[in-house]
Amino acid sequence: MARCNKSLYAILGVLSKGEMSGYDIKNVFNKLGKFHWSESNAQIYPNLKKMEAKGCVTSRLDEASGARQCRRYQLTDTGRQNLIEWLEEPCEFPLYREEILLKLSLGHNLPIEKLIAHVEHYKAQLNERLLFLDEIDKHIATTHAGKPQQPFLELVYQHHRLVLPAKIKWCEQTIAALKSKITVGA
Amino acid sequence: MARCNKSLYAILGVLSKGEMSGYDIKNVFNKLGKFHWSESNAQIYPNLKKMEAKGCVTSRLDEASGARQCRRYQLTDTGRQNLIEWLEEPCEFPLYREEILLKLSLGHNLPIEKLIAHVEHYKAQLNERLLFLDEIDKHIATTHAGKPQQPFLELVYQHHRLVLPAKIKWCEQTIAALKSKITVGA
DNA sequence: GATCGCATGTAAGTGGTTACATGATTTA
DNA sequence: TAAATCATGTAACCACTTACATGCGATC
Repeated sequence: MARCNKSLYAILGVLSKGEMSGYDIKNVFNKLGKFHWSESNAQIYPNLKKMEAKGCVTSRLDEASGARQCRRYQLTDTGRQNLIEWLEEPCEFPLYREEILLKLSLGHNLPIEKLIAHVEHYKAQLNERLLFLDEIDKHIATTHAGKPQQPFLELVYQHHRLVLPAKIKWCEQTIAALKSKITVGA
Repeated sequence: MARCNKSLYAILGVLSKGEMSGYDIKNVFNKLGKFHWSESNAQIYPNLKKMEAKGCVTSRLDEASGARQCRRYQLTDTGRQNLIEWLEEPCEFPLYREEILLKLSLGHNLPIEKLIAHVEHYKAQLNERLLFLDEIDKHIATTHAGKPQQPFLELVYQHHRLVLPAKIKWCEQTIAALKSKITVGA
Protein backbone atom coordinates (compact mmCIF):
# COMPACT_ATOMS: atom_id res chain seq x y z
CA MET A 1 0.00 0.00 0.00
CA ALA A 2 1.25 3.43 -0.85
CA ARG A 3 1.96 6.32 1.49
CA CYS A 4 -1.30 8.15 1.32
CA ASN A 5 -3.38 6.90 4.20
CA LYS A 6 -6.47 5.68 2.53
CA SER A 7 -8.02 4.85 5.90
CA LEU A 8 -8.17 8.52 6.62
CA TYR A 9 -9.99 9.31 3.40
CA ALA A 10 -12.28 6.35 3.80
CA ILE A 11 -13.35 7.75 7.16
CA LEU A 12 -13.77 11.25 5.75
CA GLY A 13 -15.82 9.69 3.00
CA VAL A 14 -18.21 8.04 5.40
CA LEU A 15 -18.55 11.33 7.24
CA SER A 16 -19.53 13.02 4.00
CA LYS A 17 -22.96 11.48 4.50
CA GLY A 18 -23.59 13.38 7.74
CA GLU A 19 -22.70 13.68 11.41
CA MET A 20 -21.60 10.38 12.94
CA SER A 21 -19.89 8.84 15.94
CA GLY A 22 -16.88 6.54 15.70
CA TYR A 23 -19.22 3.71 16.44
CA ASP A 24 -21.50 4.70 13.57
CA ILE A 25 -18.54 4.83 11.21
CA LYS A 26 -17.47 1.37 12.25
CA ASN A 27 -20.96 0.10 11.54
CA VAL A 28 -20.98 1.59 8.07
CA PHE A 29 -17.82 -0.35 7.28
CA ASN A 30 -19.25 -3.48 8.86
CA LYS A 31 -22.34 -3.27 6.69
CA LEU A 32 -21.70 -1.42 3.46
CA GLY A 33 -17.99 -1.98 3.27
CA LYS A 34 -18.42 -5.68 3.91
CA PHE A 35 -16.87 -6.82 0.63
CA HIS A 36 -14.67 -3.95 -0.44
CA TRP A 37 -13.51 -1.87 2.51
CA SER A 38 -13.15 -2.06 6.25
CA GLU A 39 -11.51 -0.23 9.12
CA SER A 40 -10.90 -1.34 12.69
CA ASN A 41 -11.47 0.72 15.82
CA ALA A 42 -7.74 1.09 16.18
CA GLN A 43 -7.79 2.98 12.88
CA ILE A 44 -11.00 4.92 13.34
CA TYR A 45 -10.64 6.54 16.74
CA PRO A 46 -7.03 7.76 16.52
CA ASN A 47 -7.61 8.98 12.96
CA LEU A 48 -10.66 10.97 13.99
CA LYS A 49 -8.55 12.78 16.58
CA LYS A 50 -5.76 13.33 14.10
CA MET A 51 -8.21 14.84 11.64
CA GLU A 52 -9.78 17.07 14.24
CA ALA A 53 -6.31 18.42 15.02
CA LYS A 54 -5.83 19.13 11.32
CA GLY A 55 -9.19 20.86 11.07
CA CYS A 56 -10.82 18.32 8.76
CA VAL A 57 -13.57 17.45 11.23
CA THR A 58 -15.22 18.99 14.27
CA SER A 59 -16.82 17.12 17.13
CA ARG A 60 -19.30 17.57 19.93
CA LEU A 61 -20.45 15.45 22.80
CA ASP A 62 -23.98 14.32 22.17
CA GLU A 63 -25.71 14.70 25.56
CA ALA A 64 -29.09 13.92 24.10
CA SER A 65 -29.05 10.20 23.46
CA GLY A 66 -29.42 8.91 27.01
CA ALA A 67 -26.62 10.90 28.65
CA ARG A 68 -24.28 8.23 27.31
CA GLN A 69 -20.83 9.26 26.21
CA CYS A 70 -21.05 9.70 22.49
CA ARG A 71 -18.91 12.04 20.44
CA ARG A 72 -20.28 12.93 17.05
CA TYR A 73 -18.06 14.10 14.24
CA GLN A 74 -18.77 16.28 11.26
CA LEU A 75 -16.82 17.21 8.13
CA THR A 76 -15.53 20.78 7.88
CA ASP A 77 -15.14 22.61 4.58
CA THR A 78 -11.43 21.84 4.69
CA GLY A 79 -12.20 18.19 5.29
CA ARG A 80 -14.62 18.05 2.41
CA GLN A 81 -12.13 19.72 0.13
CA ASN A 82 -9.40 17.25 1.11
CA LEU A 83 -11.79 14.39 0.52
CA ILE A 84 -12.76 15.62 -2.91
CA GLU A 85 -9.13 16.08 -3.91
CA TRP A 86 -8.44 12.48 -3.00
CA LEU A 87 -11.57 11.24 -4.71
CA GLU A 88 -10.44 12.91 -7.91
CA GLU A 89 -7.04 11.22 -7.90
CA PRO A 90 -6.76 8.12 -10.08
CA CYS A 91 -7.33 4.83 -8.27
CA GLU A 92 -4.45 2.51 -7.55
CA PHE A 93 -4.92 -0.95 -8.91
CA PRO A 94 -4.96 -3.28 -5.90
CA LEU A 95 -2.38 -6.03 -5.50
CA TYR A 96 -4.42 -8.99 -4.46
CA ARG A 97 -3.10 -11.77 -2.31
CA GLU A 98 -5.28 -14.74 -3.02
CA GLU A 99 -4.25 -17.45 -0.64
CA ILE A 100 -6.32 -20.02 -2.49
CA LEU A 101 -4.47 -19.29 -5.72
CA LEU A 102 -1.08 -19.35 -4.05
CA LYS A 103 -1.81 -22.71 -2.48
CA LEU A 104 -3.22 -24.11 -5.68
CA SER A 105 -0.14 -22.97 -7.60
CA LEU A 106 1.87 -25.05 -5.14
CA GLY A 107 -0.54 -27.94 -5.59
CA HIS A 108 2.19 -30.42 -6.50
CA ASN A 109 3.04 -30.53 -2.77
CA LEU A 110 -0.40 -31.75 -1.70
CA PRO A 111 -2.70 -34.67 -2.44
CA ILE A 112 -5.45 -33.73 -4.88
CA GLU A 113 -8.16 -34.41 -2.28
CA LYS A 114 -6.79 -31.65 -0.08
CA LEU A 115 -6.81 -29.23 -2.98
CA ILE A 116 -10.38 -30.09 -3.82
CA ALA A 117 -11.34 -29.47 -0.20
CA HIS A 118 -9.72 -26.04 -0.34
CA VAL A 119 -11.60 -25.08 -3.48
CA GLU A 120 -14.87 -26.41 -2.07
CA HIS A 121 -14.35 -24.31 1.02
CA TYR A 122 -13.63 -21.24 -1.08
CA LYS A 123 -16.75 -21.90 -3.11
CA ALA A 124 -18.85 -22.19 0.03
CA GLN A 125 -17.58 -18.83 1.24
CA LEU A 126 -18.38 -17.24 -2.10
CA ASN A 127 -21.90 -18.64 -2.01
CA GLU A 128 -22.37 -17.30 1.48
CA ARG A 129 -21.42 -13.87 0.24
CA LEU A 130 -23.74 -14.14 -2.68
CA LEU A 131 -26.61 -14.81 -0.27
CA PHE A 132 -25.54 -11.91 1.88
CA LEU A 133 -25.86 -9.60 -1.11
CA ASP A 134 -29.63 -9.89 -0.89
CA GLU A 135 -29.50 -8.63 2.66
CA ILE A 136 -27.33 -5.70 1.65
CA ASP A 137 -29.64 -4.84 -1.22
CA LYS A 138 -32.54 -4.71 1.20
CA HIS A 139 -30.48 -2.57 3.55
CA ILE A 140 -29.72 -0.13 0.75
CA ALA A 141 -33.33 -0.05 -0.39
CA THR A 142 -34.53 0.82 3.11
CA THR A 143 -31.87 2.75 5.04
CA HIS A 144 -30.50 4.60 2.03
CA ALA A 145 -33.67 5.01 -0.02
CA GLY A 146 -33.77 8.37 -1.75
CA LYS A 147 -30.42 9.47 -0.36
CA PRO A 148 -27.78 10.79 -2.75
CA GLN A 149 -25.51 7.77 -2.23
CA GLN A 150 -28.18 5.17 -3.07
CA PRO A 151 -27.57 4.81 -6.82
CA PHE A 152 -23.83 4.61 -6.26
CA LEU A 153 -24.14 1.91 -3.66
CA GLU A 154 -26.24 -0.07 -6.09
CA LEU A 155 -23.52 0.17 -8.72
CA VAL A 156 -20.95 -1.03 -6.20
CA TYR A 157 -22.93 -4.08 -5.26
CA GLN A 158 -23.60 -4.89 -8.87
CA HIS A 159 -19.86 -5.48 -9.06
CA HIS A 160 -20.15 -8.34 -6.63
CA ARG A 161 -23.23 -9.66 -8.44
CA LEU A 162 -21.06 -10.14 -11.51
CA VAL A 163 -17.75 -11.15 -9.97
CA LEU A 164 -18.89 -13.67 -7.36
CA PRO A 165 -20.62 -15.95 -9.90
CA ALA A 166 -17.52 -15.85 -12.10
CA LYS A 167 -15.44 -17.03 -9.18
CA ILE A 168 -17.96 -19.72 -8.32
CA LYS A 169 -17.89 -20.92 -11.90
CA TRP A 170 -14.10 -21.17 -11.67
CA CYS A 171 -14.45 -23.26 -8.52
CA GLU A 172 -16.74 -25.67 -10.29
CA GLN A 173 -14.45 -26.00 -13.28
CA THR A 174 -11.44 -26.42 -11.06
CA ILE A 175 -13.04 -29.05 -8.86
CA ALA A 176 -14.05 -30.98 -11.96
CA ALA A 177 -10.54 -30.74 -13.38
CA LEU A 178 -8.97 -31.90 -10.12
CA LYS A 179 -11.42 -34.80 -9.83
CA SER A 180 -10.66 -35.98 -13.32
CA LYS A 181 -7.00 -36.01 -12.34
CA ILE A 182 -7.75 -38.52 -9.61
CA THR A 183 -9.72 -40.71 -11.98
CA VAL A 184 -7.02 -40.61 -14.60
CA GLY A 185 -4.34 -41.21 -12.02
CA ALA A 186 -6.24 -44.13 -10.44
CA MET B 1 -3.89 -10.22 7.69
CA ALA B 2 -3.50 -12.74 10.46
CA ARG B 3 -0.40 -13.52 12.46
CA CYS B 4 1.01 -16.36 10.46
CA ASN B 5 3.55 -14.82 8.10
CA LYS B 6 2.29 -15.91 4.76
CA SER B 7 5.29 -14.31 3.08
CA LEU B 8 7.45 -16.93 4.70
CA TYR B 9 5.35 -19.80 3.39
CA ALA B 10 5.06 -18.22 -0.01
CA ILE B 11 8.85 -18.19 -0.22
CA LEU B 12 9.11 -21.76 1.02
CA GLY B 13 6.52 -22.67 -1.57
CA VAL B 14 8.55 -21.21 -4.41
CA LEU B 15 11.59 -23.07 -3.13
CA SER B 16 9.62 -26.32 -3.26
CA LYS B 17 10.26 -26.24 -7.02
CA GLY B 18 14.03 -26.50 -6.59
CA GLU B 19 17.18 -24.67 -5.57
CA MET B 20 16.95 -20.93 -6.12
CA SER B 21 18.59 -17.63 -5.25
CA GLY B 22 16.74 -14.71 -3.69
CA TYR B 23 16.79 -13.10 -7.08
CA ASP B 24 15.20 -16.13 -8.69
CA ILE B 25 12.46 -16.13 -6.08
CA LYS B 26 11.75 -12.48 -6.73
CA ASN B 27 11.43 -13.24 -10.44
CA VAL B 28 8.96 -16.01 -9.82
CA PHE B 29 6.73 -13.57 -7.97
CA ASN B 30 7.22 -10.95 -10.67
CA LYS B 31 6.10 -13.36 -13.35
CA LEU B 32 3.87 -16.07 -12.01
CA GLY B 33 2.57 -14.22 -8.98
CA LYS B 34 1.78 -11.17 -11.10
CA PHE B 35 -1.95 -11.17 -10.32
CA HIS B 36 -2.27 -13.03 -7.07
CA TRP B 37 0.90 -12.84 -5.00
CA SER B 38 4.06 -10.80 -4.69
CA GLU B 39 6.93 -10.26 -2.31
CA SER B 40 9.49 -7.48 -2.21
CA ASN B 41 13.23 -7.88 -1.68
CA ALA B 42 12.82 -6.48 1.79
CA GLN B 43 10.68 -9.52 2.57
CA ILE B 44 12.61 -12.15 0.66
CA TYR B 45 16.19 -11.68 1.83
CA PRO B 46 15.62 -11.28 5.57
CA ASN B 47 13.11 -14.13 5.56
CA LEU B 48 15.55 -16.46 3.82
CA LYS B 49 18.07 -15.82 6.59
CA LYS B 50 15.42 -16.26 9.25
CA MET B 51 14.44 -19.59 7.75
CA GLU B 52 18.01 -20.75 7.46
CA ALA B 53 18.43 -20.06 11.18
CA LYS B 54 15.33 -22.14 11.84
CA GLY B 55 16.60 -24.97 9.68
CA CYS B 56 13.91 -24.72 7.02
CA VAL B 57 16.40 -24.01 4.25
CA THR B 58 20.09 -24.47 3.58
CA SER B 59 22.24 -22.32 1.34
CA ARG B 60 25.49 -22.40 -0.56
CA LEU B 61 27.45 -19.86 -2.51
CA ASP B 62 27.25 -20.70 -6.17
CA GLU B 63 30.78 -20.12 -7.48
CA ALA B 64 29.95 -21.62 -10.84
CA SER B 65 27.86 -19.00 -12.57
CA GLY B 66 30.52 -16.43 -13.39
CA ALA B 67 32.16 -16.17 -9.98
CA ARG B 68 29.40 -13.72 -9.14
CA GLN B 69 28.08 -13.60 -5.64
CA CYS B 70 25.01 -15.76 -5.72
CA ARG B 71 23.63 -17.64 -2.78
CA ARG B 72 21.30 -20.48 -3.66
CA TYR B 73 18.77 -21.80 -1.21
CA GLN B 74 17.17 -25.19 -0.91
CA LEU B 75 14.32 -26.59 1.18
CA THR B 76 15.24 -28.97 3.99
CA ASP B 77 12.95 -31.77 5.10
CA THR B 78 11.88 -29.62 8.03
CA GLY B 79 11.13 -26.79 5.65
CA ARG B 80 9.10 -29.00 3.38
CA GLN B 81 7.16 -30.36 6.32
CA ASN B 82 6.40 -26.86 7.58
CA LEU B 83 5.29 -25.85 4.12
CA ILE B 84 2.97 -28.81 3.77
CA GLU B 85 1.42 -28.15 7.17
CA TRP B 86 0.62 -24.63 6.11
CA LEU B 87 -0.66 -25.71 2.71
CA GLU B 88 -3.08 -28.07 4.45
CA GLU B 89 -4.56 -25.36 6.64
CA PRO B 90 -7.80 -23.82 5.38
CA CYS B 91 -7.40 -20.63 3.38
CA GLU B 92 -8.34 -17.30 4.83
CA PHE B 93 -10.83 -15.39 2.78
CA PRO B 94 -9.11 -12.19 1.73
CA LEU B 95 -10.43 -8.79 2.74
CA TYR B 96 -10.22 -6.79 -0.42
CA ARG B 97 -9.77 -3.08 -0.48
CA GLU B 98 -11.07 -1.94 -3.82
CA GLU B 99 -10.32 1.72 -4.11
CA ILE B 100 -12.50 2.05 -7.18
CA LEU B 101 -15.51 0.71 -5.28
CA LEU B 102 -14.85 2.90 -2.27
CA LYS B 103 -14.66 5.98 -4.44
CA LEU B 104 -17.72 5.01 -6.41
CA SER B 105 -19.68 4.44 -3.21
CA LEU B 106 -18.85 8.05 -2.33
CA GLY B 107 -19.85 9.15 -5.81
CA HIS B 108 -22.29 11.76 -4.57
CA ASN B 109 -19.26 13.94 -3.81
CA LEU B 110 -18.01 14.02 -7.39
CA PRO B 111 -19.29 15.06 -10.82
CA ILE B 112 -20.41 12.05 -12.87
CA GLU B 113 -17.75 12.72 -15.52
CA LYS B 114 -15.00 12.12 -12.97
CA LEU B 115 -16.58 8.85 -11.94
CA ILE B 116 -16.82 7.69 -15.51
CA ALA B 117 -13.14 8.52 -16.00
CA HIS B 118 -12.27 6.40 -12.95
CA VAL B 119 -14.20 3.42 -14.25
CA GLU B 120 -12.72 3.82 -17.73
CA HIS B 121 -9.26 3.82 -16.22
CA TYR B 122 -10.04 0.71 -14.21
CA LYS B 123 -11.37 -0.99 -17.33
CA ALA B 124 -8.21 -0.13 -19.25
CA GLN B 125 -6.09 -1.71 -16.52
CA LEU B 126 -8.21 -4.84 -16.57
CA ASN B 127 -7.86 -5.11 -20.34
CA GLU B 128 -4.11 -4.74 -20.05
CA ARG B 129 -4.05 -7.63 -17.63
CA LEU B 130 -6.20 -9.71 -19.88
CA LEU B 131 -3.66 -9.24 -22.68
CA PHE B 132 -0.84 -10.08 -20.31
CA LEU B 133 -2.48 -13.42 -19.59
CA ASP B 134 -1.52 -14.62 -23.06
CA GLU B 135 2.09 -13.91 -22.26
CA ILE B 136 1.87 -15.81 -19.01
CA ASP B 137 0.21 -18.76 -20.71
CA LYS B 138 3.11 -18.91 -23.15
CA HIS B 139 5.55 -18.67 -20.27
CA ILE B 140 3.88 -21.57 -18.52
CA ALA B 141 3.76 -23.63 -21.71
CA THR B 142 7.48 -23.16 -22.26
CA THR B 143 9.34 -22.72 -18.97
CA HIS B 144 7.09 -25.02 -16.96
CA ALA B 145 6.21 -27.58 -19.61
CA GLY B 146 6.05 -31.08 -18.19
CA LYS B 147 6.93 -29.93 -14.66
CA PRO B 148 4.72 -31.01 -11.78
CA GLN B 149 3.44 -27.47 -11.19
CA GLN B 150 2.27 -26.90 -14.77
CA PRO B 151 -1.33 -28.12 -14.50
CA PHE B 152 -1.80 -26.19 -11.26
CA LEU B 153 -0.50 -22.97 -12.74
CA GLU B 154 -2.96 -23.40 -15.58
CA LEU B 155 -5.83 -23.71 -13.12
CA VAL B 156 -4.69 -20.56 -11.35
CA TYR B 157 -4.62 -18.51 -14.52
CA GLN B 158 -7.98 -19.84 -15.58
CA HIS B 159 -9.27 -17.94 -12.54
CA HIS B 160 -8.22 -14.67 -14.09
CA ARG B 161 -9.61 -15.72 -17.46
CA LEU B 162 -13.02 -15.90 -15.84
CA VAL B 163 -12.86 -13.05 -13.35
CA LEU B 164 -11.29 -10.31 -15.46
CA PRO B 165 -14.05 -10.38 -18.12
CA ALA B 166 -16.69 -10.24 -15.39
CA LYS B 167 -15.07 -7.12 -14.02
CA ILE B 168 -14.80 -5.61 -17.48
CA LYS B 169 -18.47 -6.29 -18.05
CA TRP B 170 -19.26 -4.49 -14.83
CA CYS B 171 -17.24 -1.51 -16.03
CA GLU B 172 -19.25 -1.36 -19.23
CA GLN B 173 -22.57 -1.58 -17.42
CA THR B 174 -21.48 1.01 -14.90
CA ILE B 175 -20.23 3.46 -17.48
CA ALA B 176 -23.51 3.12 -19.35
CA ALA B 177 -25.50 3.68 -16.17
CA LEU B 178 -23.46 6.74 -15.24
CA LYS B 179 -23.80 8.18 -18.75
CA SER B 180 -27.55 7.78 -18.71
CA LYS B 181 -27.56 9.72 -15.46
CA ILE B 182 -25.99 12.67 -17.23
CA THR B 183 -28.49 12.51 -20.05
CA VAL B 184 -31.42 12.32 -17.67
CA GLY B 185 -29.99 15.09 -15.54
CA ALA B 186 -29.35 17.39 -18.52
C1' DG C 1 -28.79 -10.39 38.05
C1' DA C 2 -26.87 -11.51 33.68
C1' DT C 3 -26.14 -10.52 29.22
C1' DC C 4 -26.26 -7.90 25.16
C1' DG C 5 -25.60 -3.74 22.56
C1' DC C 6 -23.78 0.96 22.64
C1' DA C 7 -19.67 3.40 22.86
C1' DT C 8 -14.72 4.66 23.24
C1' DG C 9 -10.40 3.71 23.23
C1' DT C 10 -5.06 1.77 23.74
C1' DA C 11 -0.74 -1.37 23.75
C1' DA C 12 1.95 -4.13 21.44
C1' DG C 13 3.53 -6.11 17.80
C1' DT C 14 4.03 -7.24 12.89
C1' DG C 15 3.59 -7.14 8.17
C1' DG C 16 4.83 -4.69 4.50
C1' DT C 17 6.39 -0.92 1.33
C1' DT C 18 9.49 2.50 -0.60
C1' DA C 19 13.55 3.92 -1.48
C1' DC C 20 18.05 3.60 -1.38
C1' DA C 21 22.91 1.55 -1.62
C1' DT C 22 26.24 -1.40 -3.81
C1' DG C 23 28.76 -3.59 -7.29
C1' DA C 24 29.80 -7.13 -10.85
C1' DT C 25 28.95 -8.73 -15.63
C1' DT C 26 27.00 -8.68 -20.06
C1' DT C 27 25.35 -6.49 -24.12
C1' DA C 28 24.68 -2.65 -27.36
C1' DT D 1 31.35 3.58 -22.50
C1' DA D 2 26.71 3.46 -21.41
C1' DA D 3 22.94 0.82 -20.20
C1' DA D 4 20.74 -3.24 -18.85
C1' DT D 5 20.64 -7.22 -16.07
C1' DC D 6 22.22 -10.04 -12.31
C1' DA D 7 22.45 -10.03 -7.49
C1' DT D 8 22.12 -8.80 -2.53
C1' DG D 9 20.76 -6.29 0.91
C1' DT D 10 19.17 -2.37 4.67
C1' DA D 11 16.87 1.79 6.93
C1' DA D 12 13.09 3.89 7.90
C1' DC D 13 8.74 4.21 8.30
C1' DC D 14 3.84 3.34 8.44
C1' DA D 15 -0.28 0.86 8.07
C1' DC D 16 -2.89 -2.46 10.30
C1' DT D 17 -4.57 -6.16 13.24
C1' DT D 18 -5.38 -8.46 17.54
C1' DA D 19 -6.52 -8.35 21.79
C1' DC D 20 -7.67 -6.18 25.56
C1' DA D 21 -9.82 -2.63 28.85
C1' DT D 22 -13.71 0.06 30.33
C1' DG D 23 -18.28 1.25 31.54
C1' DC D 24 -23.17 2.64 30.80
C1' DG D 25 -27.97 1.40 29.65
C1' DA D 26 -31.43 -1.61 28.14
C1' DT D 27 -33.46 -5.90 28.00
C1' DC D 28 -34.48 -10.61 29.39
